[in-house]
Amino acid sequence: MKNAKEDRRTKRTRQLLGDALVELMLEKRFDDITIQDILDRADIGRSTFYAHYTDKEHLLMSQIESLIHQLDEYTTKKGYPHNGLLPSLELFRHVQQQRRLMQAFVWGRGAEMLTRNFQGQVSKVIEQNLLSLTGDQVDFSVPLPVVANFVASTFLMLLRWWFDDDMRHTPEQMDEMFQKLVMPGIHGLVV
Amino acid sequence: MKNAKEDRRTKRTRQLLGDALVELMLEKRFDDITIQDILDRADIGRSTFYAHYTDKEHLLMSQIESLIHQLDEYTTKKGYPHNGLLPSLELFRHVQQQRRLMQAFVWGRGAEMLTRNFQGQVSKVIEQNLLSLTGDQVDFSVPLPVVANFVASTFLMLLRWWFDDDMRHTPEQMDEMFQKLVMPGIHGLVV
DNA sequence: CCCGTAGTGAACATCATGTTCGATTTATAC
DNA sequence: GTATAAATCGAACATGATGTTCACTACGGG
Repeated sequence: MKNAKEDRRTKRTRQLLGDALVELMLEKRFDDITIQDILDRADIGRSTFYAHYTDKEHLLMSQIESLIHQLDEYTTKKGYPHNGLLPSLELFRHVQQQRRLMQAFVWGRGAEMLTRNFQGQVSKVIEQNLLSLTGDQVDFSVPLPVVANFVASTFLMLLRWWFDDDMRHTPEQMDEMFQKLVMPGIHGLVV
Repeated sequence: MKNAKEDRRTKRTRQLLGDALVELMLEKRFDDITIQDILDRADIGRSTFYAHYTDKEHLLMSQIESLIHQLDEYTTKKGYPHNGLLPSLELFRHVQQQRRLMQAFVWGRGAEMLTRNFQGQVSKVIEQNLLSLTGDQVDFSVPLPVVANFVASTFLMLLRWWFDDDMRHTPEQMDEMFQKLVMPGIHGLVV
């Protein structure tokens, strides 16, 4: 049921280019990566690159989209929010599995795109869950979008710290931190 | 008592270049700004730029340092932390005054440098204040650096949202949000 | 097996970067 | 004020990345 019947070759090319970019992003900053670097690493011709993507940024964006898509699928496949706001434990676990892939995106330019995209996704979930959580007794002196951003930004902060600390902690421990930091503030808003 | 007696001309040049960069950053993304853009805007010769800075990045970093320095001075001059963790209200007020300048740095490449630098500064204050706050009864299942990052990242998140919302709220309201979101989580860690 | 689509690589124009240097302006010290 | 040292100017240049084009080749789907 795919409307886009992809040639085996194009799929392969995109895969190679994407992988090459991710690998390079683990070695140096996105802005220091040249298109030629990607070409060499992927062993793909120059003109082929431009047949698929307009930009370095375009390639990056496509990678992030597929990442978000993965996270989306992973979390909606499973049951759902354990604590009612965000399936954080599931997410921490999935991130651990996809360590290398994720690590390329928590800092630098990728982080910005990821942040915006991720916060957007999370916001919807949170805003709904928060409202249906305990009736309508919510303290609106803190606007809902702020609450959503609060949850998302704390989660991303924890991811960054986790990576920088060489992932010495377990997903369960990370989730515990997340709960302890975020939930009290949230519950304080609900009467 | 300045060991660096600066020539009037160099000061002027640096000022012009810095101002030009900030202005441009309010118009477009840092990465899309070309050195020639800065030169034209500042009306400064090409070779002069390279006599002062090695890079676009170098110039950016110097701007951020001076920004941090400003914040530092501003907050240490005043009394000090109103809530014991961060002089947040003072900071929100100062940010409001320096709106244009700050706005150039909360997103994009500037944000990354600002985040690292800012979180570093904040961390020290917080780690000390938290320990001396109520003796030593602290829940260390959430490491202190994480707590520090939690406070800093929430603060920066609020700044971003504030700007994106066209600064419709007062510094007092922003501080209220900050307190309501952050403090419960912090207090939960202290027995 | 054949056709069409995708990938190749070399050549090219363009643009930003960073360097150099002699000429010129300007701050500061005397 | 004038001399001296330092800063700015601006044009020219080498370099390297970007993005486009095109004739040729290779491969996948039917």
